[in-house]
Amino acid sequence: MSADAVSLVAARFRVLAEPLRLQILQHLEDGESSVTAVTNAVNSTQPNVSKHLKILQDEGLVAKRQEGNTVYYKIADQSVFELCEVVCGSLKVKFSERSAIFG
Amino acid sequence: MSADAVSLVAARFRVLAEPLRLQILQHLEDGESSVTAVTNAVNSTQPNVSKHLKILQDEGLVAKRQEGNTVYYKIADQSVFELCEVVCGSLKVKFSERSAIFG
DNA sequence: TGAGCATATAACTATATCGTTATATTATCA
DNA sequence: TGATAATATAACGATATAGTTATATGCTCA
Repeated sequence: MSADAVSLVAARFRVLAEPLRLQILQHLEDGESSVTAVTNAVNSTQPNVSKHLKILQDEGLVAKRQEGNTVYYKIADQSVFELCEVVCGSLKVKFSERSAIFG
Repeated sequence: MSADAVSLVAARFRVLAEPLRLQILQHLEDGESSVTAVTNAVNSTQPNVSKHLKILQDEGLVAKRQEGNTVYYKIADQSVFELCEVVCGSLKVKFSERSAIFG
């Protein structure tokens, strides 16, 4: 993998490295949602959620659609959930190994 | 996924969100390597590489073994490469879509 | 034991980004 | 058209972390 590719991969991981963004993605997994609905679901503020949604959109992970004056966001890249599953599996092993150290 | 789980998953992504750490992992994919060898391979400084190796080890992604006064690190969790492949596939789609916008 | 090498750690600067507050933008509806 | 609602953006303070320089630690060998 070239240095440029490595940087882009790292950038993708960075976008996923924020708990609030993962929560937003998790909420959108249930289907399309307005900014207000996302804001309530993740218990944050509207400007903060808007900013994170923009970051997710720039990365191609979500897409938006406007209807009247409300904007609906949805998942645009299912690979996110595949990544989370792989990480969860790895963490499960990691912690069970460390737990085993203490018997 | 609980809020605690989300935080731990985000933390894993954060560890992978650094180009230099990805380069280090990529180098170690070829096999065990001393700190000096890693330092040369990724073209950084020894203290910087040591710090990143510690972060990777704390996350359970690499493991170390000491022999004399040199320390050898190796991959301890192959899931890293699976993650990179998924991301690469996703980025390939993302950029080819955006490229297609301009015909 | 003492010199020299490999690695780790400490202290510091610079930069990035999270969350907040205030405000701008855009659409609806009375 | 004017008020209100939904979303986006700007500016700011606070925190985290990457990289550097200097130094400490620990091992080997003469």
